[in-house]
Amino acid sequence: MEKKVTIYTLAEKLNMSVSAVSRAFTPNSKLNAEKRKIILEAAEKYGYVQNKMASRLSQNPFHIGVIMRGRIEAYYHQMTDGINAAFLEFKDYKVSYDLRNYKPGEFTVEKACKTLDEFLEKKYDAVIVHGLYNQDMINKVNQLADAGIKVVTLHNDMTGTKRLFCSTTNIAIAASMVAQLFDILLPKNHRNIAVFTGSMQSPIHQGLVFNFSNHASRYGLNLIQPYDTLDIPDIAERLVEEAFATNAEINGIYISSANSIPICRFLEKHELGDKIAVIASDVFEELSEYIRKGIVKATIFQDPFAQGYNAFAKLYHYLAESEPVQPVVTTKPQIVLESNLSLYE
Amino acid sequence: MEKKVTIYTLAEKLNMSVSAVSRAFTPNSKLNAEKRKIILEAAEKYGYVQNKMASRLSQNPFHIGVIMRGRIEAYYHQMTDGINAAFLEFKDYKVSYDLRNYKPGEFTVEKACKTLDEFLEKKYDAVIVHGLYNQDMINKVNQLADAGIKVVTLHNDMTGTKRLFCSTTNIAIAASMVAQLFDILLPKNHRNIAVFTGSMQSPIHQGLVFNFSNHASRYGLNLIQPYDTLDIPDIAERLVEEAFATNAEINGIYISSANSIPICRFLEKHELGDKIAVIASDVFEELSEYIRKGIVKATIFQDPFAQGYNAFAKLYHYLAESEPVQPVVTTKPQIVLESNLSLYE
DNA sequence: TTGTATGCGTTATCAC
DNA sequence: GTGATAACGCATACAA
Repeated sequence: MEKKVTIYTLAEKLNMSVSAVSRAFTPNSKLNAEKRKIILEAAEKYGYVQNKMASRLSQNPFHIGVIMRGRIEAYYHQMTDGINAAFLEFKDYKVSYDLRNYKPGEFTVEKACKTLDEFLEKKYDAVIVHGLYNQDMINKVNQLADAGIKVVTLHNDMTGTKRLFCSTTNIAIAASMVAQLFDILLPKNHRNIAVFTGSMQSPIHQGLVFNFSNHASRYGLNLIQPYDTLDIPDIAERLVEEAFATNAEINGIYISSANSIPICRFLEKHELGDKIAVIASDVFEELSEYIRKGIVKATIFQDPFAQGYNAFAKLYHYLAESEPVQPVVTTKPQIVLESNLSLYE
Repeated sequence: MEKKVTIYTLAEKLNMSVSAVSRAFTPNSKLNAEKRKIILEAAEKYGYVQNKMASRLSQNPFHIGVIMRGRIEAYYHQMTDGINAAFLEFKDYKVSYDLRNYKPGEFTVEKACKTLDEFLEKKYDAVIVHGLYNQDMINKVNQLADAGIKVVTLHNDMTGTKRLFCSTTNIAIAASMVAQLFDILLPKNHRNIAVFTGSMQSPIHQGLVFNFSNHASRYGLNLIQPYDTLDIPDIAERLVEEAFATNAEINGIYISSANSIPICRFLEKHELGDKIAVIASDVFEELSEYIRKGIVKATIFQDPFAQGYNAFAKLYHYLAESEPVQPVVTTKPQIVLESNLSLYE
């Protein structure tokens, strides 16, 4: 049972003080360069590695602000659950977080700005931002970033901001999976696909639709213009009627957001379940029914829980341990059929 | 910024010693029952929660022994990687582990017994066991369990042992997914499926084959007797030839183990790729080629990395924080097609 | 810049 | 059973 190598061990071996050794591992602390070099070499030699836990214990706490703009309930709740799960895992490590949740309808740009100003004033160390992507918000976010606050974007990235990283899903692969699934599900000569998206304002949906149309040609899928449901159920209901009124033949439907229920309802009502292959997005209670009924053949699970979890967890590790982060952290999109549905509920 | 509630806060409020408060949260420590009750109530009242990090820092270290019997390289390496990843995450928490790896061919029951005896003698706190499932091993494992050593089985459970829990994949769902995939891939009138399994000695493969045949009938799939490759490539090569020599028509092949390469090679050689739908198991380099060539239509990823990770991580939390564990911890089997293959490599 | 002393929140140890 | 005190491994305010 070899004795553990600590800063005391090194200090003794080198005839230096423990604080000198400690400082050697803190990049910005004042320490003679020569001395640091000697310590770092000795650390290598004796196999010393910093104990993150003990380190954290003696450091100052930090605070994370979270601002969420909810659109589809089923989706953003899972993200906040993920954030909370990560928090619970790190709560003993001197982290706290402050969640501000704007439910669908409650949101205004002014309110969001005010909240971010509050985070700024309270000198939070970092902020997680979800569902904001207009220019005013981008400016405000940059203001925080300039003040030294680390910003993480969740689900939708904010292009053009100085955010630290974005926690999202892999939309390129998700779109490619959908295309391949249609290839498997549909016969060669019946491949007209209608696409229903969430809000085309959202980079995620833009990307999903764009990538899907790219892959579609590879499999000989004909795309009907994308219908933008704006993530509002009523609009989806209206659009699906319009789609069937306008198009002579639809063989497949791809719904890139969680706003799929009105569409499923329409198909059930008109008994189109057998004739049309539907591929939806995400997993939630109401959708499960339609998967079990066979109206939805598959859905792409984008793991919103893990997206939330990753945002908080990677951020923590960055703050606490200066661990480098990829600019974009993604979850694996997963294919959910009736057979494996139970694992996702 | 409310001051943090610690054992000192409670001790002060209650006019007791910090030791008393600390002991109140350790079930087996000696403390007046009445006193404990008062402390627990006060903890509730003032919102005190134990700080796991500080707790761990002042506790004694513990040791975990790991014994791995390798069969298919691609598979068990990912499991040991997962174990190691978990270790790296907890290494600062006074855990150490001792890995004994038996490569394919190196393994004997005697050697394994000797290793386990060594673990016993060294009084390790827990042991993770993989790939052992004969009676001698079961007895030995029970011997450790009786000595108070917690045993975790990895991938294959050891039925009839007093193990703490088993970290594995969800074979019932995996089998059901395979059946549904064949349903999607094969026309109604061409559904003869040949099954190639790893070793039927292994509970995993027994379960996979059993569950698959259950679901098969639901989709009108005709099963040809399972071929047991014993996880040996040469045998797989021989059996696939035999299968095609014996059976008039084979439309699909399900390979329940990672021993799939000889079968793919046979199909490629005889240009059967277009005619036969192959569903394989796991993801590894050689298989990827056949997925890209279209010879393998799908593979079921059982996340051996996560299985290893879970074994170590859940065990850690059980040991360090007495966190309860499910008797069987499973990973989600995932469908891998060509379109999402890159995420699994 | 450097070293000393103290704190972080808890448990182990050892007297009582 | 109980309480004081020394760890645990590190960072840092403060003094030098």
